[in-house]
Parts: sequence; C-alpha cells; structure tokens
Amino acid sequence: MQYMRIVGRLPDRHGDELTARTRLRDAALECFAVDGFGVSVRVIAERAHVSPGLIRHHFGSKDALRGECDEHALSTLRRLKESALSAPAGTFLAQLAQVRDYSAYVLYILRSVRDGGPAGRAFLEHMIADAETYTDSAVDAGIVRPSRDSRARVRYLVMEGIGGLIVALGQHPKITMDNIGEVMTQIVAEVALPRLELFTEGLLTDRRMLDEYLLYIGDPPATA
Amino acid sequence: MQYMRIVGRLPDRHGDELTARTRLRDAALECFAVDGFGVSVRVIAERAHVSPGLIRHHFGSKDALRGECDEHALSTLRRLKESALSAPAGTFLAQLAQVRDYSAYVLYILRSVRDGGPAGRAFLEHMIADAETYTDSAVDAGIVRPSRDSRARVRYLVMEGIGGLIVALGQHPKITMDNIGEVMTQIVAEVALPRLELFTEGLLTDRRMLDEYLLYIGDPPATA
DNA sequence: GTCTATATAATGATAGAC
DNA sequence: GTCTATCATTATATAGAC
Repeated sequence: MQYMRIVGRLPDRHGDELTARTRLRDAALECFAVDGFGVSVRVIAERAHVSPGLIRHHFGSKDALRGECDEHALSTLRRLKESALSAPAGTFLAQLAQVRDYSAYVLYILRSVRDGGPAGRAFLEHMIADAETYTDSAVDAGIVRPSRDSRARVRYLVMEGIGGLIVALGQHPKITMDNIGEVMTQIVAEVALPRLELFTEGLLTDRRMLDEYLLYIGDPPATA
Repeated sequence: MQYMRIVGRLPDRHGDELTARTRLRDAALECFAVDGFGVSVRVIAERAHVSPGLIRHHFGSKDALRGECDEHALSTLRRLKESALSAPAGTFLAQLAQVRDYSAYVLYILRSVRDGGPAGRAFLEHMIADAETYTDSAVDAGIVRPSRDSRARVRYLVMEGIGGLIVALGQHPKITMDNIGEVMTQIVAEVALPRLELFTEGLLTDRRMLDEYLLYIGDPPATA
C-alpha cells in the first residue's frame, strides 16, 4: 500500500496555455498553498512579477482568484487520479507531493481541507468518492474485508488519513514546495508500520466491544 | 471505548478568582476558539465588556494574551485528564465538548493543533504522552494487542484520531460553543462502527502486505 | 493589458485623561 | 484600573494614466 507508484504521463500541461492570466493564477495557488489564504495580493503579484492592480483587472477580487485556484486544483486532482493507480487518498497525496510540479497542488488541497469551507469539502468529497470505488474493488477482489457499513468506513478512513497528514505536516515548522517531498516521505515512513499492523491485525484482542456495540445499535453480531 | 464517562468533579474552578484579568483571558480563549486566532482585540474586549486598551494594560500584546490562553488551556487539559477515566484523545475531547464549561477548551485545543505551531505541538505531545501510559496498561491487561513499535503506534493513533476530528469539524459550517456538543456527538456516532470494526477485525484479509513490509525494513515477520 | 496612485477600512499598539 | 482618542501599518478595492 505504501509502495505503489504513480503511473501515466504526469508532468504534462494538457493544453494550459501560459497566458499571463494562468501564470497569475498559478502564482496565487502557490502562495495560498505555502503561506495560507491570508496572504496578500501584493505578495501574489510580486511572485508573478506583475502589479497588484493586474489581479483585479483579470479576476475582479481576491476571492474570485481563490475560486479559480479551487477549480483548477480540483480539476487537476481529478485528472491525476484518473491517470494514477488507485491508492488511499493520503498515500496518493504523499506520492504526488514528491513530484515537484504537483507539490503546490498537494499543499493547496490539504490547506483547503484544513481550513474547512466549501472548497475543502469539495476536495474531501472527491477523495471519498474515489476511495469508495477502489475500496469496493478491493473487497470484491478479496483483499479488503467487507464492512457492515462500507460508506461510513470509507469516509472514516479518508477523513482520518487526511486529518493525520494535516496534523503531521503542522508539526513541521516551515513547509515549502522544496521540502514538502521529503517531509511527506518521513511522515509516510513513520506511520507505515503502525498502519499496516492496525490494518492487518487490528488493535483489540477480542470482539467484545464490537459485539456489544452491534447489539447496542440493534444489529446482530457478525457470525464471522 | 465510546461509552466511557468522564468522572470526578468537573465544573469546579479550582481557585481561579474571577478577577478582571482572568475574565479577559477567558473571553479571549472563547474568541480564539470560535473565531480563530485572527480575531481582533476589539472583538475580544467587546465580549469581556471592557475597552481594547485594557488588554494591552493587562497583557502587553495580543500575542502575550494568546500565550496565557495556551498555558491555561494546557493546564486545564492536564487537570481534567487526571480526574477522568483514561480514553483515547479524540474520544476524551468529544466527551469533554459535551460539558458546557469545557467546550471552549476543546475548540481551542483543536484549533491550536489544526493551525500547527508550538502550542498545538504542546497539546499534541501531551495527548500522546497520556495515551502512551493508558495504552501500555491496556496491553498489559490483555485488552490491546502489543505492537512492534508501541510509541510509533500511539503517535499514529492520536494524530489520526485528532486529525479526523479536525477534518470532520471543518465540514460543519459554523461551530459555536452552543452546538459543539451535538456536532461532536454526531461525529462520534458516525465513526463508531467503522472504528470498532477496524480495531477489532482489521481491514486486510491476509498478512502479506505487513509481512512484506517487515521483510523490507529488516524485521522478521511476527510468528503469531 | 499593465502600470501607478490612492481611497477606504480594519488592525495592533500607544498615549494620556480620569 | 479603566477609559477614550489616535497613530502607524497593512489590507483590498478602485480610478485613471499609458
């Protein structure tokens, strides 16, 4: 699970012309990703080597600019997911962060989820929907155990996985597009063993708590 | 695990006099918790029914005020943990959020962890250290399986648990001290079944991935 | 399309009256 | 101890020159 590789043509620009507008949007996305959404339009303009006034001319407002970044990041995430081997959301983002061209998207998406709001929700729902399909496949293939509530399980796994990534990243003093790759590698290495243990052997020694809970909510304990 | 109860004398004020200074600090803690650390000193002063200038008189700066909130929240967390049945960090915070007097502390702590930085790190390390002792006890009592790296496991479980809580809370449009209790109840209910399933039965149907990983890192596969 | 200059609002910090 | 008044800074938004 930890050593899957991203496949397909990753670093293509799929027809994005490098107009001044897209360059400005990309600069904004990077600033939002690294410095947060509180970053000023001056800093964004500076990174794009243009004047602050040009942002308004092209996008109208800072919020509208962020909206375009949201859209672009989501469509990029969608496109990459299609061309990549299915992997748990956290693992996929960790791998994607290694690719220099996409580290900004990873940071942007994680920051959006971290800060909540509509954009973060959209990213999360996309990752959950995606995880649903490949978890179903894994259950059909006999790799993953069936669940009594597979939708609740996939939501739980994605939200805790992404949440763990966010918390772990927050422990590092200054995340940039240059160090995000190695930081992610370190985090993935730290959770690899406990996660595989938990996923393979569980945590509790007996079924009592689960069976009691199933009784409590009115479901019969599983016979397995 | 989900239905443990907090015990002990919870809503006591343990010698905190309600001086103007502590009232101001408590107002600040609530504002930081609900509105974030970007909240203005004017809003804080308004909630405490004093003038903005008084904040500077008592604390010197907004940062110093936040520092006192950090200290107070951490000492409160410590005190409560001592008087409460041991429970996983996420579960404990979820229960604590039900108690009106402590909902602000829960929000404050979660927000601190969410935003990273020294305070969030301190809260996290405290929760991890605490979890370490009661996980060890649970292993000794034969309730929880031993781990090949128990410290890594407890870090993993706490960080994902708290992270999942943060992400789940972020999905709700507006968290206040009034609705945090029921929102937390809902979140705990949603994760209860998948978490108990995972903790009891694991996720994967066979040991291959774990054994391969143990081989990869040079440890012999467990004989169990 | 791109720039400079500025309007307007909000912030944290500060000084001094009472 | 508590207040009012204000400063300096910074933010976004805007207008208009080129």
